[in-house]
Amino acid sequence: MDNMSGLKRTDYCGTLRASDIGRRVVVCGWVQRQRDLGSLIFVDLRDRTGILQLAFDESTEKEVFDKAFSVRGEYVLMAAGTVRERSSKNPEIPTGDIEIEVDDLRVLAKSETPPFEIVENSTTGENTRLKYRYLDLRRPDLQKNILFRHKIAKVTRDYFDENGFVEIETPMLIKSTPEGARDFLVPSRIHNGTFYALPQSPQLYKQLSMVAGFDRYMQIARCFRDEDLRADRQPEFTQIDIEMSFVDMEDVLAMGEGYISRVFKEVLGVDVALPLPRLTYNEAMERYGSDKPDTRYAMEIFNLDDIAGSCGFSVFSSAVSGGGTVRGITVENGASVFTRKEIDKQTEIVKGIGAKGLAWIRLTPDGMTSSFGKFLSEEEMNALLERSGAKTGDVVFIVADAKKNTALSVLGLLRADCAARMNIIPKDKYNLLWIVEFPFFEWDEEAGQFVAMHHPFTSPLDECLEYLESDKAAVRAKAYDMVLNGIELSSGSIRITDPVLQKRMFNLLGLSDEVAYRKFGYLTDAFKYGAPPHGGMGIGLDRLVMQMLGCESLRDVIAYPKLQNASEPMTDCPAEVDEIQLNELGIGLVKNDK
RNA sequence: GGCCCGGUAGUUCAGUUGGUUUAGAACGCUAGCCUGUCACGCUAGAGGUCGACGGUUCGAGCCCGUUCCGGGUCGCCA
Repeated sequence: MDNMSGLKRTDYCGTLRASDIGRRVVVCGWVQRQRDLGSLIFVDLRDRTGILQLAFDESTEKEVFDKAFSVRGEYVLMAAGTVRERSSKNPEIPTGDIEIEVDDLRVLAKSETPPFEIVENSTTGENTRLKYRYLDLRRPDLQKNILFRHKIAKVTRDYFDENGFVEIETPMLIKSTPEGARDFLVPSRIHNGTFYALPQSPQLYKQLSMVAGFDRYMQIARCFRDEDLRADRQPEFTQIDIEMSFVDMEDVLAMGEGYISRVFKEVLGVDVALPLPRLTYNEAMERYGSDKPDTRYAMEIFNLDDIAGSCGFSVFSSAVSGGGTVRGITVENGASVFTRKEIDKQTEIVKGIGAKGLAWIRLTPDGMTSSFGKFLSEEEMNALLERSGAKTGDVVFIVADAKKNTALSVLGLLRADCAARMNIIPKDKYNLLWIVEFPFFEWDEEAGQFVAMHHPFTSPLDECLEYLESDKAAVRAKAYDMVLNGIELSSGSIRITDPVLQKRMFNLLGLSDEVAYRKFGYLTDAFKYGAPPHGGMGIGLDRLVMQMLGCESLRDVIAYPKLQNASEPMTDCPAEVDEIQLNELGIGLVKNDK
């Protein structure tokens, strides 16, 4: 093994060009590949900027040449030499016109053969990749993603700084508030038997910062939720968290829009047209069956209540008479994909997500077939087909359910599934929109009571104040989500700062004054001392990066993510701890024989 | 907790209705040859408890059961 003595890196590998010909340079990196042609050896040297060819030939000193011969993949090299023109160029790479005629080669570290090749577009399994994440991260696509993420973080700080925001770090060890998602708990040594929680978001601290007078706050904040993972959900994630004082909803939305358009312009060169389109929650549910609709394609949901309510098919008519609904979507050119067999499969999927069944119509050149046609008169069927807009080659799916929300959300999922199957989602589009007027309350089946859809500090719309008690289901909130291509990118609200209203909302949520005070007293206490009107939002940084890069999984934009089972194979975490540690914490483990 | 997909060489995969005694391919790896390669080429070679356990069978990578692991998803995610 060699050392670096006498040499200092002058250039990154990927930055050298024909204009550097004749320069003496020192470069460092990892061996991508060594090509031994006998009395001629090429070594591709890779660093985070790209790949550079080192050349060794008859003019190379024997000692250096022999060293180049012994070099293997992923060895760490330092090479000094002269930039020269290649006799045969490689137009595939930016440094393809040149190579380094090496006269001093140092092997700074050897490498075992890596468990997988360090190349773009790896198809290696997640477990192996994460076990050797430091190798996985050497791959050019992940390097690109992480550098891209850095750029977004930089633009984020620039933008909010320019707009007068102050970056404040809020604590990681906080009080558990068992609302919403499960908390990660951290036991206290000094106070045995008590626990800290890791923050699900800096929500309360940023509001307290408004009371403290910082006026505009931002933080690129780590958040934790102990829930099951998904492709777009990690237990530990990063949120661009902001809060503003003396603002109403329009001010926050404008700030959020300004931010997102700035990021897209500066990082991707994409112009986002402002203001962003808005949909109310109800509208989004009615048209797309989702509060985070992907509007890159149409396939909107249509309402069949008027036709189906009085028809002879009892599944339809009873759904409507029972206060439910009958809705459908038309899958253009779907008949070829959705054969009878595929429809049967789809029916099973739909049942799995809460529907009782799936009614369908197939329109093929040979004629129309359907699952329920015999129950309908010709006029009824014609009216239905007209409503659906279906033409030959299409498939219509209809869901009837006693609950409006079930029918709509099932169709929402079905719509997304069909769009993916039909391959009609444009990959290069970024459809951003706001969802506004969220319901304040949401009925919780299990608890048998209304709970806060956003959180209990969200302000209701002014016009709803008069019927807070009398018509909970109709109460809407000053809450808003930003949606990008069918994923929830951001969520925020205007907060309640009036102690009287806050108390009213706690009571409506079934929290007694006593319980509310025990849980959130520090916030309501603070509001007694002059709380400015304020509101804000949190923007999912990981999801933003993922969407901008077109990645399918958050794991591709987080340097050290967790597997689906919330573990991390590289460090083998979570792991058991020493008896001594547990004793200090006053914790005894109960055998769990699951 | 439910549902779906997967687990065969270091990696990615193929493997027919269960049937030839020796389970293949590509890449990677090792060695040799080679003066312009760049996914170098050519030659030779090493490398496998077919996730694990149990069962059916004359015979199991293939069928059945259990279980473990990975991915996706529903529940869950104020």
